[in-house]
Amino acid sequence: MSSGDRNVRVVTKDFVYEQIKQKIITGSLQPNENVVEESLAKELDVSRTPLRGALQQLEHEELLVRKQNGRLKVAPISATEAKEIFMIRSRLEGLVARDAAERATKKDITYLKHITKMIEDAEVQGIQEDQVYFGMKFHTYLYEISGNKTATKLLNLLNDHINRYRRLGLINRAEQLDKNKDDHALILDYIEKGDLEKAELFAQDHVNSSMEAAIERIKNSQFVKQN
Amino acid sequence: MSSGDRNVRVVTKDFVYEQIKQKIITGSLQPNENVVEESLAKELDVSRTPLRGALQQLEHEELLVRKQNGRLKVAPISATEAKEIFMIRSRLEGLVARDAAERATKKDITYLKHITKMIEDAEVQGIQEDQVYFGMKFHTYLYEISGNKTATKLLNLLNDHINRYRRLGLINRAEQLDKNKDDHALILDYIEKGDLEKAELFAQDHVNSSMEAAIERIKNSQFVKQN
DNA sequence: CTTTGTATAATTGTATACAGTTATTTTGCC
DNA sequence: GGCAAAATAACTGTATACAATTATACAAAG
Repeated sequence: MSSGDRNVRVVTKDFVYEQIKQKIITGSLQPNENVVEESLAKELDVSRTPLRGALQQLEHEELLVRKQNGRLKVAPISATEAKEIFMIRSRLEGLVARDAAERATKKDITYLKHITKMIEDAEVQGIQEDQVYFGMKFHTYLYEISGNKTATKLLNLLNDHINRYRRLGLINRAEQLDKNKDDHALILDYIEKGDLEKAELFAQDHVNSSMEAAIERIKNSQFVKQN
Repeated sequence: MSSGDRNVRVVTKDFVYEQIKQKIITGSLQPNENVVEESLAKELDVSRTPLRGALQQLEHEELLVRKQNGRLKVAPISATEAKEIFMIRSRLEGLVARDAAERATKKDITYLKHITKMIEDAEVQGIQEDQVYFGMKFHTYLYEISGNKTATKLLNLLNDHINRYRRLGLINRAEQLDKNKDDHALILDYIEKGDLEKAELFAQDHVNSSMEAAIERIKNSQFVKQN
């Protein structure tokens, strides 16, 4: 593909990277499925060079793993790994909430209250789609006001993995939303008060609460070897 | 370089990756220094292809950063980033200590006690070299018994950055060792008792305690723009 | 002297050919 | 038919040539 095919300056590698990542997250490339450079290159209409760049990056993020023989496959699903990811995510969400509590302006608080209201409205009206959407928005806005770029980057990496589990049907919306009802309001309350410790603690618990049920589901999924 | 130059099966890319990483960490490649593919390729006697693989990986780890014009430079030093890294590391060290507390066997405890003793001995005899060595050993052994591969991987990435700050003289040994005297023994104590919460909490504090002084030093370093 | 445009050089991005390795199939033997 | 060895195919690793982009040097105009 000549790079001139797209008007803005986006290198082919990054373009291809996004496409493959989406394939993995959506399950179009399934866990453990083999990935062959030339086939993928042909499918995406690029040469092997930029493709390999994209694959290396995905390997580094562990959405792809390299086998002993040097060949790539889509990373397997495992309850153990999922739990690790959830636990780490909870700590990072906590840290970001702490930083947010330290830096949030009145405007930020107002906006967060708005989002919280949207979540509650969606809940009352039973529109899960919106509940999930605004729930995510709440978190990503915390990332933003925290100013913590390193944590944000790591969280985005972890969230890619979690989204894969979600898209594969291994994390239920009910599980995700069940206990969360008032969590956002509570976290926001401590952020507004500037109580760093409590903001961190409750943001951490918030993530943890949704975890256990999901882990069980993953253990019993078709993707995990049932001995 | 023909790959046959080394007997075992190690791909050139990984070999080159390690070399460049060390150059960055030791300061042989300084912060903000430009990195040119062809020059480095010639210097390391490889073609651009495996070199680019290594560079991409380092870029992903943010030891290298890409400028607007597509060229690479060694990542700058910043007190803000250093603080982020320390904060995140403290949470992950805490998490790993928690997992370790959950899984440690009697053998593990014995070995950890041995390391703790070594640290104390080195301290009494004033051999800082050994103090640092066994201090690291204590942590990496916790990683091991935690079994938490995801956290371990992230910690290793963070530690590369921290080691760069150290090697550049921006983190002092005194700062590192000052308050730590009894920390290891304390953490170990809670691990032995199987007190997950306290193990996590104190491992977290342990990292935090060494941070503030280092941040100040970095702020005033030659590498950071002094406005 | 500065500025602007143009030619040149330096550098990165991409495609492709070939070498080396691993997997698969075929062949020959018992 | 079953097995081992050899041949073949599939795939990844590396080198290199060329295209596209960006930086630099230089000259002419104001």
